[in-house]
Parts: sequence; C-alpha cells; structure tokens
Amino acid sequence: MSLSTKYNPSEVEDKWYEHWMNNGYFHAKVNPDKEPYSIVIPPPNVTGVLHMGHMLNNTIQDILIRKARMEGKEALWLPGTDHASIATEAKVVKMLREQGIKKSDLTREEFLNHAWEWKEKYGGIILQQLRKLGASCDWDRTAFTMDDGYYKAVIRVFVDLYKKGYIYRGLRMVNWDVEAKTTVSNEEVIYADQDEVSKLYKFQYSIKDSDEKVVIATQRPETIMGDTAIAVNPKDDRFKHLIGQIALVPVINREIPIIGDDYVEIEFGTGCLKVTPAHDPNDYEIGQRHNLEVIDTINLDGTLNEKCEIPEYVGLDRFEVRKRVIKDFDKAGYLMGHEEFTTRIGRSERTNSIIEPKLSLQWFIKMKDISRQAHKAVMDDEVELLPGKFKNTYNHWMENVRDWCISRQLWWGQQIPAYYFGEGEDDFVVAETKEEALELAKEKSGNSSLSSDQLKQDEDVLDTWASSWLFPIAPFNGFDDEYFDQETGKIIKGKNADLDYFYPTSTLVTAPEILFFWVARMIIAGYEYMDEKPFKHVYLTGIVRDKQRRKMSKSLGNSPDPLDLIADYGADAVRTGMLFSSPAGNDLLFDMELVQQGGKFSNKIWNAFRLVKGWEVDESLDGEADTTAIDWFTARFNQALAEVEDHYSKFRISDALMSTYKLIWDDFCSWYLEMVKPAYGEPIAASLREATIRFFEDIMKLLHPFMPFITEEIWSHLKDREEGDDVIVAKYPIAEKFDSQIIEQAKLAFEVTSNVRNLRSSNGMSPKEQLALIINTSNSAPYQAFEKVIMKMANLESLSFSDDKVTGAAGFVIKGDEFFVPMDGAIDIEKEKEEISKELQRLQGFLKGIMGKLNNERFVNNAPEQVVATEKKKQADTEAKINVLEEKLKSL
RNA sequence: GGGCGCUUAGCUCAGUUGGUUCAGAGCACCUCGUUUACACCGAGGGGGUCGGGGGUUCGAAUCCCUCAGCGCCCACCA
Repeated sequence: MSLSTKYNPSEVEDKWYEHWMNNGYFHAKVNPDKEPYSIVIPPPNVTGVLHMGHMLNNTIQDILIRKARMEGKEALWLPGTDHASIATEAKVVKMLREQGIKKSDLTREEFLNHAWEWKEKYGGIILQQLRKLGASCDWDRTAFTMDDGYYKAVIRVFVDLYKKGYIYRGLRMVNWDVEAKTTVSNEEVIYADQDEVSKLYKFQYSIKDSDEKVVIATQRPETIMGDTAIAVNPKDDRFKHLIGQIALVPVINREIPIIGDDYVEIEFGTGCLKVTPAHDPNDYEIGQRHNLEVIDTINLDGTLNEKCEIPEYVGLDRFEVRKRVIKDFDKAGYLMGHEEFTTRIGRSERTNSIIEPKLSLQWFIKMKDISRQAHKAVMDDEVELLPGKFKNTYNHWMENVRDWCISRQLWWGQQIPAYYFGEGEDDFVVAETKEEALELAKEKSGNSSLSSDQLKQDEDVLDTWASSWLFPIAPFNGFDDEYFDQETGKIIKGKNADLDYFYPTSTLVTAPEILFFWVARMIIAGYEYMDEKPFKHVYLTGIVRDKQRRKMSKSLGNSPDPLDLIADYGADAVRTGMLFSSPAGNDLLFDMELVQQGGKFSNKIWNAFRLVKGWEVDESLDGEADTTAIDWFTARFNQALAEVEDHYSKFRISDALMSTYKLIWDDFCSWYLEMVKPAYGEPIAASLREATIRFFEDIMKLLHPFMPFITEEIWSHLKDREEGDDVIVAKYPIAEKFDSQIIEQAKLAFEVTSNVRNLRSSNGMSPKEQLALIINTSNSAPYQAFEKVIMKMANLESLSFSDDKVTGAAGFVIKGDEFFVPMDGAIDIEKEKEEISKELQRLQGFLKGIMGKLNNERFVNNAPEQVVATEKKKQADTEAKINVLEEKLKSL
C-alpha cells in the first residue's frame, strides 16, 4: 500500500461524518443499562452563521460528549436554534425594505409569514456548519424555540407564572423611536464614537413664599413642563434647607416639591436637578422613591401634547419646542445662560432619529423570590461555575437582582397571552387560549355577553430569553399536558421518560457574557418547574480574540471564516488549534499558527501510522524480541491516561489535549517507535507489531474526542474491522496501576541517550558514527534493564561497566555515575576542563544554598522531617557529583 | 462611581494546602542534520528571579500591606 506522506483531511472528513450519521451513533435514547450524559447546546441565533466563538464552544461540547459516549454512557447532545426575536425581526425588516415593503404596511400575520419563509430558507445554516466541525449532535432532536410545542411551553409558563403571582405589569422607561413609532432595544441604540458637544441650559425656578430661587441645568428644556420635583443632595449645605419647600415650574407656575436624593451630584451642573419622571430613566427612579407624579408631555410621534399646559406648543416637535422654550423662557426672565457640554446622544439604528426615553406599560417577572433557590444552588456548589471566579459575579448579580422586563415591542416571538376587554388598566385576563380568555374575561368583567371580537390580545412578544430559559426542559416536551400539572405548576415526576433520564443535564458550555441573561435564568426555571438544577457544571469559555487582543468581529474583519479554515486545514486541526491555548474562562488569542500546529500534529500521526503499516512481520523473531519498550510504554500510557483523566475531571480540556499531544509525539513517536522500529528493510517480530497496533489503538481512543476524523480514519486501517467497530464507539481506556520503576529507569536511559547524542554533536560527529560507552556506577541494574534500548537509541557499538577511569575519553556525569566515551584524540581537553569547572562552580553554589539551610538550627527544628530529609538527599547527591567531577578534572 | 479579576521566559499560559533541583509547558528563537515514517521532520541549545516596594516566616511566585499598570461586569452625570 502506498500512502501519501501528507495527511489530507478533506478527503476523509465528510466520509466519516456520513458514516457516523448512517450508523445512528449520535442518537441517544433512554437506556436503563447506561448512565446518561447530556448537554444542551446554547442555541445559536437562527439567523447566525458560524463564528470563531461557536467553534470553540462547540468543540468543547463535542469533546465532552464523545468522551462520555466512549465511556459507555448514553451521550445526548441536544442541538437547536433560538428564534432571536430582535435580530431576526431586524433581518426580515431589512429584507422586506430591500423589496420595497414597509413593515408598517403589513398586518402581523403577513409579516410573520414573511418571517417564517425567511427562517425556512436561511435559518439554521449554522447547524449545517456545525457538522463540518464534527459536532456529534443528536440531530433527530433538533429544537427551535418557536416550534409549536416550544411555543406552547413558553405561553404556558407565562400563564403559570402569572397565576403564581410572579408576573405583573408596570411602567418602564423604553427607548422610543419617534419616526418608526416603536420601541427599540438597547442594542439598537447607537452612540456616536465621539462625544457630541451640546448645550447645558440653566433655568431658575422660584420658591413659593420665599425670595430664594433655585437654578437647575438641563440639556432638554422642552421637558420642563413635565417636571414634578426639584432634587438636591441632602448633604449639600448650599441647598439642604430647601428640602420640603415648594418650587414653581417657570411660566406655567405648577407647584412641585423640593426633595433630597443622593442621586444628585453636588459637583455637577448647579447641584440642583429638575426631575421629569416621564422622560428620563433616572428621574423615573427618583420619582419611584419619592412617589412623584408622572406627567407625560410628549406624544408617540415626538410632538408635545396638551399636558405641557402651553397651548402654542401643542403639536410641535420636541426639538422645535426646545428652541421656543429657550426663547420664550428667556424673554420671561427664567433663562440664566448656558454652557458647552459634551455628552453622548443615542440614535436609532433603524431611522437615525434621536431616541426619546419614554415610559410605557410592560410585563415583568418579579425576580426576588423565584430566584432564591437558584442563587443558593450556585453558592452551595450544587451548580458549579468554572472557573470559580464567576461565582462572585453571580452572587453580586443575584443579590441585587432586578425585575425582568419580558415584553418586547416586536412581532417575531411568542405573543403575550394577555387579552384586553376594556380600556381600564386592570381590564385584562391571561390565558393560554382565546377561548379560555373569553371565559375568564366574562367572569372578571361581569359581562356574560362579551364576544371574542371584543377581546384584544396584547401586541407584544416575549423576550427571547423568556423562551430560551426553558431550553433544558422544553425540547423534551416537559410542558405538554400529560407531563405538566397545572394545579401545582410543576412538571410531574416519573411520567416523562426523557426528562426523568436526561435531566438534569451534565454540563453546560457557554460564554460568560450570558451568565445572567441565560444561565441564571435556566437555573431559576429548573428549580421552579423540575425542583432540580438544570445542569451540574457550567463551563464558561473565553472570548476568541485576535493576536492583538481585539475581539473577533465581522465589522473589524479580523475573524477568519471557520469554514474556510476547515477546508484548508481540516476540522481536526482547527479543533486542536483552538484548544492549544484555551484554559477555561481565559480569552483565547486565536493564531493561525496554532491551527497549523494542529495540522502538523495530524501529519505526524499519519506518518507514524504509515511506518507501522509498512512493517513486514516475521514470527520467528518473537522469541528474541526485546519487550522493554512494550513494558515501558504500557506504564507510560497508563501514567499519561491518569494525568489526562485528572485534567478532564477539572475541566482542563486544553491541558488534557496537551498531555495527549506529548504522549503521542514524544513518548510514542520519538521514543517508543524508535525503540521497536526495525532497521530499514528488516521485518519486525509479530508480537512487537501486535503490541504496537494495540498501543496505536489506545492512543487513537485517547485522541478521538479532540480529533475525531483522523482517529476514525486510522482506526479503520489499523486492522480488519467488523461492522460497527468504530473508534467513536470504542471503549475508552481506563487507567490502570503502572510500574513507576520502569518509568524512572527509562528516564535515566533517555538521559544517557541525550548525553551521548550531545557529545557527538558538540564534537562535530555524525549521528551515524557508532560509539562505545563505559559506565562507572555502583548500581548497574537500571542501565542493564535498558541496555538494548540505550545501545539502539544512542547508536552504540558497545556498552560496558567498569570501575576504572578511562583516559582519553569524553564523558559526562549523571548523579554520582560517570560515563566514558572513548574518542581517538578528538577531544578538546581545554574545552572540557572549562566546562567541568563551570559545572563545578554551579554545583558548589547549589550546595552552599543547601548547607545554609541545613546549618540553620531554626530550619532543622521547624521544618517538617520530610523536607529536611530531602535537603539531606540533595546534599548527598550534589556532593557525590562534585567528587566525581573533581577527580575527573584532576585526571585531565 | 460600585463589584470582580489579572501582572511568571519573545508570545500564550500552568504552578492545588508556602517546602521533593519549583522556576515549568507549548509555540517562537538559535545551532547542526537530504540518518528511507514524517523537513508539516530529527538531534542539540539559549532564555525569566516570578510588575515595584515593604512585611510575616526557618523558608514566599505562593500569605499580608502598599504603589504602579492592565482587563472585565454593572451603573453612568442632569
């Protein structure tokens, strides 16, 4: 068989993915004989395309899943996508606009039809892309947060939480786009890169029954007519005496209280703040604290309304009013000048109009009680965050948890199941269906002739997180009628086989940015509906950055296309490349060189395989074959395996890969294969070849979770396989006790080998030149055990032991043992003397340090015995070595 | 402003409870080598005193204080 010296991933990767799919290896189902292991994917936006962050994240998940599968667990990796209301709606609106269609010209139903059409056509590309990465997801279970069942689950949860009293309606400041007449999310408000210069105007307000005046500063004079208080800092000596008095709004002379609030910065502006709860988020908060009236003077289109009490302003745009106020109030003597002032002004991403903060009625979830158990679970390590530093952040957030605004002024999403039957603030009911709503509405209104036409469903949809927080439950149909108890508002235990088996999931792998948005809320929902955490471990990955530490982003153009990378280097190389520098929670500085390193690694393995594959076997050699290499590698493999296990148990995936990498490259390729490899053209003992194939299988198993494709390819060629004998389902090796003595002996043998090689190169000799080695030691056993290995690896013609000094030989010293390599006149005595002197100097310095400790009574008395003993051993070893070197120096 | 964290070889990072030669790894770098598995390779090598200062201790990269620099999250000035 002739195999290319280069491994070509593109030729094999698709083939194996298809093979795994055809064999149903990714599908997991309830199996009482097996331990379950499950992961739910953080569902990417349905609009998303694969980026480097996904690559990292999903590689880690795939590694965990593949390992669990090989360990004989029933491994389920549940994939899916998120409907991502804001992002998707924005994309659909943009697409329609390009076709000349305005969203405002469409009915809700028409718009949703377009959105679904778009979703069917472009949505979920990312899931296809994940296959290229090798992701072993159970595609049969692919979930979408707007699937029928999922949709119903979200609605059911809303109704349930409403019944339980967790959901309420309240006022909230939203970002209002006066042009589009819609709310925009914080993400859609854009700020100029540089601060803009604006004017801060000062106005004076009179105080009732007093000659004193207060002067306030504002950027937005047009809101003055909505003022409902003046606030000063209670610690401000200039103004604290005013607290409790009444001020008069300029021109309209409405009476407003002067209040004290810490929010006011003494140093800023004039130290007095006008409070306009209807038009500023902070003012709204102050208003809440002091029970202030809310006067909303601005219409949805940005014009002033009659509440401003100045008839000539009504109907004018707010910016027009600003000019008028400045002019008119100045004329009336209220304007006290202005100053330049830099600020940031928010504009709508869609219309570029200046965002108007506006109060509106929204739906909220009360977080305090419902989140208590989720808070505790993390604090008690019932749910473990990795790395642990995020526990603090989580704690801080949960202690100060704020109510969750779950309504969004969009159409794409789960429509809020609230139905209004009148204009009053309380004239609504909440129900899963319109029919139920009608019954409830009849009851609540006392109007039994109410018809369904008179019932109007809330226009808004729910926040996307209010659906994705159910991701560990809803895809298992947990909220279906037969599994959900409407009375208790809990999922019934023992009925839903999937949930009973796979829940709680094992590990969640996600980004720290969404620790609160998503992770915390899943924990909350888990306890609320399952009375159980949704996952045991949360592995938080870092952010993928470029070499200059910039976040990878489309706009910066510094992110490679993952699919191009896979096409160029292979998925295995990309996976390992990402992992080579990716400790949990640390940012990953992506570097093409790391992917190249992954590619080199593939090639190294491929060539090791070519070597083994090319061996001719001779059974007659079995009797005389040296088994030292086998014994050593068996021990070394088990040692490395234990190390790898330890890393996995701590979720140190990157370290697990590194240990595996070194085991394969250094131990297996550089040492083991070199030890057993026959001379060119010579056959190998059958027993040696068999052992080597076994080892190769073992390391392929170890490597499979990281590099699924190349391992499967090589696995298939190592020997004849039965149907279904694939490495993806091979039994993962279990670490066994190993002989540590042979490992120590091997280390010594390798050190001897290195020293001999070093002698050759420092004397300008070819590696081909055979040398003799004479060892002067009091304990020859370890060297004898590895005699054949040393001879082969160091390319020796002879290895012998002698107590005599050998003159005219080069040499080296290990511990107290002296090694001689006769070289005919090729040795530079002066150079050697110099080197020995240097080494002696170093050792004497080292010894001095040790003696300093040992002669220090306080050290000897206070330090643990063991520590003292090792110091003594160090002393003895060093002294022995110094002796040998000194004698050697003399003999030269 | 509030909270959290970081600073160890050129780069990215390990270093568990202070004490086995603990100052490490990978990559990069330098020297040598067309040794039939692999030049996407092999052999060998140099490099840091653990951000600065102070303290505790027989002993500190590891604990405490302090200074400097960096990063993240949250709230953001009317």
